[in-house]
Amino acid sequence: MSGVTIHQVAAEAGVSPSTVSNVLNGRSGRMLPQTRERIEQAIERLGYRPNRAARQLRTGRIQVIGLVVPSVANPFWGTFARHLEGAALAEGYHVLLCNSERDPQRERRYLEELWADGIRGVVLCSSLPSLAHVLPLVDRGLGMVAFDRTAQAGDPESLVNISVDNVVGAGLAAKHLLDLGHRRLAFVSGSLGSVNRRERFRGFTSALEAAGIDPSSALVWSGASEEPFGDRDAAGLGRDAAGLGRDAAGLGRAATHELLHEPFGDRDAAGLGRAAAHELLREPDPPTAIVAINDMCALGVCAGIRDAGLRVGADVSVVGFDDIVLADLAAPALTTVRQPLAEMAAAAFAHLRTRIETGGNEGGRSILLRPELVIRASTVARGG
Amino acid sequence: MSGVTIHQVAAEAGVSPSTVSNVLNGRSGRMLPQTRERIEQAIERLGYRPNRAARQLRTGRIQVIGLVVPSVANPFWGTFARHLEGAALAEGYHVLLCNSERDPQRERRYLEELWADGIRGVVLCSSLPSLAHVLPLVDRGLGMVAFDRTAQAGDPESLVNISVDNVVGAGLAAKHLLDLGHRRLAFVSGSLGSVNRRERFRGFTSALEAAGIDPSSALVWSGASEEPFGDRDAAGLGRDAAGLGRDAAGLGRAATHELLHEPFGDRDAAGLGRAAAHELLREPDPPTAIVAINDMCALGVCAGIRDAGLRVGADVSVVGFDDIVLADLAAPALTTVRQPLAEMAAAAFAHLRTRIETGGNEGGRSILLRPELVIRASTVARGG
DNA sequence: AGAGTCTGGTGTAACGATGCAGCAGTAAAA
DNA sequence: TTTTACTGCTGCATCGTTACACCAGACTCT
Repeated sequence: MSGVTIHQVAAEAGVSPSTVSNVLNGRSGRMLPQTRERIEQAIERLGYRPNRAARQLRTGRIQVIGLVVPSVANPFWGTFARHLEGAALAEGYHVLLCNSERDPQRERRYLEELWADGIRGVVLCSSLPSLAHVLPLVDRGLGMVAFDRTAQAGDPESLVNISVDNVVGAGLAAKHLLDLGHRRLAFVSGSLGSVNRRERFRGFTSALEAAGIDPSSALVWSGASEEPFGDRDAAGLGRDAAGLGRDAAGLGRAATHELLHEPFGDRDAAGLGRAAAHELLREPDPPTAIVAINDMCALGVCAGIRDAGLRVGADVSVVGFDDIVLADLAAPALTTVRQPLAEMAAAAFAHLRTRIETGGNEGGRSILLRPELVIRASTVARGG
Repeated sequence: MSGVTIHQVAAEAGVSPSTVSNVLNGRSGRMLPQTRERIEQAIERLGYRPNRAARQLRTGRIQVIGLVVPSVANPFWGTFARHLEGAALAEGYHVLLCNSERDPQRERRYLEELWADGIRGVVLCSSLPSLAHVLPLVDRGLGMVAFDRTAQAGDPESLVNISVDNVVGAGLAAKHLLDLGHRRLAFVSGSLGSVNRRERFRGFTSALEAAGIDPSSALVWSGASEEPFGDRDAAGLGRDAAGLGRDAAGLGRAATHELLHEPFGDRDAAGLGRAAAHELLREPDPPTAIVAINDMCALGVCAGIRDAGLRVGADVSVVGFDDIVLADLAAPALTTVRQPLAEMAAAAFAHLRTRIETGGNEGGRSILLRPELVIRASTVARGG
């Protein structure tokens, strides 16, 4: 505790705690300006800060939002988290970070934890097509913004979706390659289980069609022989995570072990990309250009191309998606589709905040931002 | 609120709330096993979860630790955050993430926020040599683990430092290059203002000396014509961040703007590395091998080498530090010094936890872990 | 038998902030 | 003069959990 309470402020200002509370909560129209003045000075003098726990206990509200990302080990999510934090902090909100590894089980557990902690707004980034696992929470009143995902049938009424236009973005990427003269294209992704990935795939195929190429002739590598949305870590967030005390620590510790040795979903993106390149380049008629689902994957693809003794760009062109910092640092620098992360983060927070503060349920929306193609050295004209 | 309270559990089990509380807090030795059993079943049946706000208000304790990193946009910190979260979550703790950009002003503000929120344990990752800006908080009782930093004169008594042995690590890197026949080495860093950087530099020079090379003949690029630890964002974390209500939102919004447009400190690492390479390779007697302060910087150096029309490895060898995921994906794959992040995160959390829970102040310590050289393709024998 | 001790609990007053109901005092309306 | 209305402020119960103080009953010791 910083020690000083609302009572001390009240005493210092010569009013009752209620009046101080009124000032703190913007109800200052009901008092003389000079009273308000006195109170504000007392707050200043004593360095008073309201106790959040007490506030939350009383009101049920809390100035914290949750952020559930696949894994902050992926720089794309790290950067997004950074932006969201900036937006939130400026309004006095904190951000509680959760890594879901795109596992619906884990996701649901996290959200229940957050709900139990009194958190009423969450940015969800897993892009899963079905939000069924999360519906009960939303029904109870959890404010939710889905990031990197567009509206789907069966979505909760109140859901706000914020995403780049993935169809356009992937279309931009594919068209760029076609314009460079490439005709034998490949699309590389992890499992196509998430909405954004499906959309990107659709953008890719549409661009091919528009250019008069049969999309079914394109190479598609979606790697997943194993099911990535399985039931692993069913016991995760072990019992102690419920805050029930130390007795369950044994269980909890087991969960740690699992957690730390998991594949870190999006880390694998790079590994998958690499494996994809290996396989694709062994094809009888290998692709001359590859569209990757995201930059991490693209960097993996680049590594795989080099493993095969070929040159990225000169021999095989590669386009990524996201424009993470490292895209510009890769060799060759990666052509990619940029997402306007800062704007998206600001929009996500703004929506969540009004949702939380008004409590209003003004209905779901989808916000679609324009992606931008950033052309660098990993794409080269066919035969150029 | 999940709705169900300790009173309902008590009623269900036919005991008083006090007894339920005793179970929850591990004081179950004082009751009949069957009583405990009944209570646990009631908890289970009702799906009861203790209300954290109430708990915190009553005890002053809270199951949240703070994590202050330079920027989670840097994958190294993202990965660390991921590991720390895993360790914390398994014991029922949450992690509140803060990006300091290595700015002491901002750091202090964050810590004060966290303190005011009742958080009593923090992992600090800025590696600043002086912790003076943070001392008042530690004196008030904030538990602190400094990550990626070793003990310094003037440190608070209770501080626990957890770090890889930077001297050894950088020595490993330099020795590796010397063993490959390189004699003209360069050391590239941002400002050498942080402890770990100074230590890495010392390891570098020691290795040179050991090989009979005058360290002062080595090229050192520490880039900083401008002072990176300045006073920017002096108004940051604006007044509203204190939770004083909506009235100060104007100020807060101004702060956002600054925040979102800042250089993202460690993102610059790559930019600095690139600039460094440009400059160094224009020297009359350019280096044949470069040790970079970390992997992001090293990747920038690699980009700079290519910009100059040279080949990484064949023409100029590069060693990084950290072993981030992308080190293995770079072209060529980056030789680097690996930090055992998972162990370090686990150790950091374990210390913080005992500190918080025992309240004990068992004196500071430094924990030094062994780094490991990972040899990849970015280092090649001189003239090989 | 009376004092002391142990066992297995319970009662209650906080922790700090909130917000409704209410209350003086004054002013205008009836 | 009473009624009604309004202004500016205060009292108090309350949120859910905790931990100290205490208590009845049974048992032990001298």
